[in-house]
Amino acid sequence: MYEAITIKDIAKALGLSTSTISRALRGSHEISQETKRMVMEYAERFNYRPNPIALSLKERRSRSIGVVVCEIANNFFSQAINGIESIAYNRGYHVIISQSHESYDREIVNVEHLSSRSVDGLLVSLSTETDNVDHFKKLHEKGLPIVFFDRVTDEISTFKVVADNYKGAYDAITHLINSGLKKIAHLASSPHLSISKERMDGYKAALTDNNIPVNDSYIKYTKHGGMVIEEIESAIKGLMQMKQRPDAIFCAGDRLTISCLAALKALGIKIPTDVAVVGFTNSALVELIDPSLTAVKQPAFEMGQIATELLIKLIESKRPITEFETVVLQTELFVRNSTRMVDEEKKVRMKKLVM
Amino acid sequence: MYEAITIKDIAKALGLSTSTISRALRGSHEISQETKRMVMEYAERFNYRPNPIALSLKERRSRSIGVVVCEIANNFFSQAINGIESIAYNRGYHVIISQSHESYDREIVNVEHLSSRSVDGLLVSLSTETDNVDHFKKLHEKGLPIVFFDRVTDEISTFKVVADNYKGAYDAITHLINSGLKKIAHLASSPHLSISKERMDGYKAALTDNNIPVNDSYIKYTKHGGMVIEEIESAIKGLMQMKQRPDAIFCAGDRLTISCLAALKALGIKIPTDVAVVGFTNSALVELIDPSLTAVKQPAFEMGQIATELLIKLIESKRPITEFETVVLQTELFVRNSTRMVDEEKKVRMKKLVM
DNA sequence: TTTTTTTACGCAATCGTTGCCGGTATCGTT
DNA sequence: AACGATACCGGCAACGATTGCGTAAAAAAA
Repeated sequence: MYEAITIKDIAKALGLSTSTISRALRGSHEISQETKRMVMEYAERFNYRPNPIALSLKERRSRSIGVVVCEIANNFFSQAINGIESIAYNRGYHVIISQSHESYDREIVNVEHLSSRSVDGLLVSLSTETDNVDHFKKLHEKGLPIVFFDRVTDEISTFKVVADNYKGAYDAITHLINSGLKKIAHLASSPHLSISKERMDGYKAALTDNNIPVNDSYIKYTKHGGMVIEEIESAIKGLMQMKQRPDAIFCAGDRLTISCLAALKALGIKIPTDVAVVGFTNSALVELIDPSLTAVKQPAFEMGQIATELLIKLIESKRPITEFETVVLQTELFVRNSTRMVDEEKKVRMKKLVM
Repeated sequence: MYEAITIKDIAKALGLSTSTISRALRGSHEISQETKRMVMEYAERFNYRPNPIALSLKERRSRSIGVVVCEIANNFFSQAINGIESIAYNRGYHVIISQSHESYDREIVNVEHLSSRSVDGLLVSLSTETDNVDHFKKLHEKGLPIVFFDRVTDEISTFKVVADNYKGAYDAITHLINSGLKKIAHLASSPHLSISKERMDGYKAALTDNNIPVNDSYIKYTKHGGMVIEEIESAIKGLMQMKQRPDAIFCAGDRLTISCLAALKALGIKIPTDVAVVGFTNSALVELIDPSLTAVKQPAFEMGQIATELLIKLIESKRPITEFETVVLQTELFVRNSTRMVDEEKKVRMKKLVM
């Protein structure tokens, strides 16, 4: 099979001891220039690479960090992962990615898996289903460094990196209101998710600040965060069959947004004529959809970078860190056609009727 | 820091030797029922987990496989990775993903990185830039199991899993021709990529079989596979400024397709009125774009699964395998509005002119 | 009772690497 | 000549788990 050259092989070939080789390779001053040269040359020639497994065993660290996200097929997370990698690789860490697919059980299995693989730390964004973080608590109490990003929890005191979900939602809703819309529905993810709460608060605050009463029947929570298309379909159907049918929908997630658009299309509901849509998404494709989608975009790449920097800080810190900060990054609202020119649309329709 | 319980701790606590613990845990018949029970209970109570690093060192295998793809933010690859994971995790393997971002240099670095991390095998889809596979050859000759999928190479004799790119392209072009289109351009990835060749062959064959001469100026190669938007823009601009402007574009890749649509939109070119578009993509979003996109879809998930099964077969095989097969999976053409009703469109336009 | 077999466990080596301790030779100093 | 300092290198143990071999005691067979 695949056999790499070891320090022992070099020692045997050169008639030296393994310790000498080890020290020579690390440039120790205890080894003569001549010997060092010999060893280096030999190592170079036979392409010696220290065995990371042996090193891990010795140093009790694996130089790898585990990432737990719901899905990589989600632009927000794939961008975040790119940010994570950009930092990790520069600092000599490997990244092991695992997907929960929004399932609590799979999240537990993955975390178990990663921690038994002795990762040096964990970068976590909770799954939609997760409303109990005991599996992380246990590891955290044992001393495993963990940094949460995006979907965080109050119950564990550590570094966290999040977007300003409140403001992101507030801005989106304010934009809808300024476009003349008042009956604004909210398609939310599961209620125990941090991002859901924050976006919900932003949604409600924007309405209240504009003297629009919050209508609870306009609020639809989904348990699976858009993974189960039927769930979205029934939510949308429910909204669209109301007597006081909403004139706008605010979708609080990447997959949720896409599923919502698909459901609306399947129902033959026109955007923004029948209903305006604004979503939370990082997909570049939303510019191309029909109509182009107004969306709140999160700084996913930066979020991944910062979270990784904080995690490595935790990992490499000599003394235990007890002061933790939560970094909050700003979102950006991109206004496009799914909410634009609602009035113009109406005017056009009026004209047609008149003609 | 994070300290797990070891076999030695159990031995000390129970007044036994480590060998006895090891054997008891593995249910050896050499250990008395009574002792086994004791050990098992203790291990259970203190949540003992064998240290995978130590096992790796001893067994000279890491139970992890490396994946080298260009990008996870690409539906084809994220789906393939889901397939890879579904098999790997069941068979007790970890998956380490690395992205080349279509860069030859990063591919080399990643492969080096992975192989030094002693992965047991590699699942590879070449980057667009890669026209030299020496880095894989070296590892392959050393005995590292490698399976290629999607973007493969002739130069290394091993298992490969690919889609029937020839037929996928042939079907797509035939569909365009049947829709009354004849001036069909082809936006291809870099020419040394296996998928480019095969799709090109399918494209040409379909034209030839329908007595349409191949027009080389309708063929645009791109070096970066859609990663550099300017490249696509200039290609599209070039095509659209031709005297004999093409009436259809066939895009040979996921990112290529998206970039092409973006470029067309930026140029204000209407689909399918001005030009029809058919792409190779696995994105579910293409149903929602304006207009919905006719696309060739590859069985990405299955491809990942099969490639992983073959790789594990290679890894776990006692004697070296010398007979290699290349598994070819079928693609599927989804006809949507970006190519549909081209004739109807024209009729509608005619009517308008008449009115 | 003696011999053989079986049961049940410990010892030590191994995987690749490094840290600690120790040793030898060579040189300079007094 | 005797001593200390320095340069240079080897041996051993350790990280955690497995395994072949050895062996004591108990059980079975003679």
